[in-house]
Amino acid sequence: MKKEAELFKVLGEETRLRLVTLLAIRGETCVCHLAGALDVPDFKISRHLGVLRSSGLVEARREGTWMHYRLARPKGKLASCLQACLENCLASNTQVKRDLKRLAKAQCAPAKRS
Amino acid sequence: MKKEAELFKVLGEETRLRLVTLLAIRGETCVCHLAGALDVPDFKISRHLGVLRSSGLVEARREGTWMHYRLARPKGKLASCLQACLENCLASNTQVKRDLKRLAKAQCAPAKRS
DNA sequence: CTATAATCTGCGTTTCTGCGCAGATAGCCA
DNA sequence: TGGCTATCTGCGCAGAAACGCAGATTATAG
Repeated sequence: MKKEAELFKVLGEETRLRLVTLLAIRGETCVCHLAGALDVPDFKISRHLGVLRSSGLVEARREGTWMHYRLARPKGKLASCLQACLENCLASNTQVKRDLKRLAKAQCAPAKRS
Repeated sequence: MKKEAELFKVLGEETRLRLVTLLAIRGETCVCHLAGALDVPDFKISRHLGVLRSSGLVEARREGTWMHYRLARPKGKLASCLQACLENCLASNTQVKRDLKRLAKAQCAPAKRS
């Protein structure tokens, strides 16, 4: 049960929830685009992606300097159930729609630490 | 998005996850039976039920000295999706099965503080 | 009113988590 | 090699959350 609770806990943080939702909807995306979309400093995004990654929810692929993150193929019934939840229930969320909009017009090098 | 994350966070604690899962499967149950089923001191159960309650996930009904808790009718798409997840994915969990077994033979006044 | 049972709560303590900053890495190109 | 960009990480701090205990509540029964 510990592992299952861990899954929920990882999703129980707003920034992370926004991240996975975006990845669920838009698919593979690089860190700086995500930082731009969420309007959150890149190091913070990176930390949270690290957490998501070590929970097995997302995977990463390196391409030169860029890191591309995507949802991992769900490991187990609960994980796939939850991924479905994200797509079905959160795609219409106001915040998510805003994030998606920003993501759409994202160029690289946004949201630098001033 | 804050409210949605809050839902996940509330479920992201093992004791609480076990509690809601039990309630999802067995329906309305009183605190002392839950304490017995989980083998966790009653005041701890009570605290977590309080958290679940103020998140809107469970409701309570008083009957004399006893408090009976049950899953609340889900408020919103995400909540009902998550409740479905619990029933579909966690019913077969080892820990949950153990809890159910203990719940089945529960008398009142178990797991007192020594 | 008293005693007892079931449940809840206040409090002090400890543990966990997220944050921001500054610096570290890693890859690319001249 | 040196410089630049994208990303990650170590550290210290501050707030949140869980815990255990003891005592408070609430209700029932005698």
